[in-house]
Amino acid sequence: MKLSSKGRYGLKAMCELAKHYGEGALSLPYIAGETLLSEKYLEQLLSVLKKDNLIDATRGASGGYFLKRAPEEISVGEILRSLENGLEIVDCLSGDCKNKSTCQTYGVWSRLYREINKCLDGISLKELVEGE
Amino acid sequence: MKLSSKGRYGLKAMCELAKHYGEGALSLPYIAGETLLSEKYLEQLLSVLKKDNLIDATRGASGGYFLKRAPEEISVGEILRSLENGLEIVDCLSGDCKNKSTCQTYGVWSRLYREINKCLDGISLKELVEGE
DNA sequence: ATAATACCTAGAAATTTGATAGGGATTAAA
DNA sequence: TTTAATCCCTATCAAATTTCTAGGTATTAT
Repeated sequence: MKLSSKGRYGLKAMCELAKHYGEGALSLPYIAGETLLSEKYLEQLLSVLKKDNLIDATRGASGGYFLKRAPEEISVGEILRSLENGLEIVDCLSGDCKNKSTCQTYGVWSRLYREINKCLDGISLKELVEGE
Repeated sequence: MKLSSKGRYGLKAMCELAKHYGEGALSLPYIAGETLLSEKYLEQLLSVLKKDNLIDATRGASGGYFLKRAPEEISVGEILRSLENGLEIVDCLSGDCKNKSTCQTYGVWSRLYREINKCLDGISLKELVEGE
């Protein structure tokens, strides 16, 4: 049960954006340089974050990406749910499992899912960049 | 961040063993039949669980698998850590990450790791088969 | 003896992940 | 008004991992 690099990389990028919150947009090459990630791969992650309304972008020369809300109002949970396409650790949590009532293990996944989200929703981007 | 089928299947098999705890050994074909899993694949999962001392087996005709401890003394956490080869959601939690001190995201993974384990260690096999 | 079983290892098949590539649209600035 | 820097979009490849299959060996109750 590993987090994919999408989640890890994307969160790093979000930290970078948070660090410069209020200073205008950061370009893709800049973010890639700071985080040491491939531009083209990172671009795809940023497009997901944008689709989910966590960041926004301006196009054209001197354009770039920026947070859509203040760092203290964005949780790590939101970011990871966006990048990982949900944090459901088993499929039956997303689709509605029709064996829910008889399944002996369903309760485990649902409890764990709740705990994971509670934990991650309790951490804001601001905490990360300010070192708690 | 999905649990692999090893975890899901293996936990189901453990439930089956728990349901018949004290009644002697269950054969692989029997367990596979009850859980609707491939015998050969399940066999590999059981061998992992055995290596980690959660179950034991007797060989030869009328042999089979059985829990090494009572269902109330085996936690879901133990089972999943065995099958998933640890529940570290990122690699830097297992190996020692040398950037630990400067990494902005390390704290997130370590908090989440603690929560996941706490949650799963708090659920026993007995709870599962007795429906809480 | 025999048949039912666990044990072991190799590898095929399928899926997912991580990354690359190239071109199009937009826009600030020279 | 041109240019260069940027975001945007989509297709595809390579590598890794996961899931599953196959075939044989060792053991033991009957």
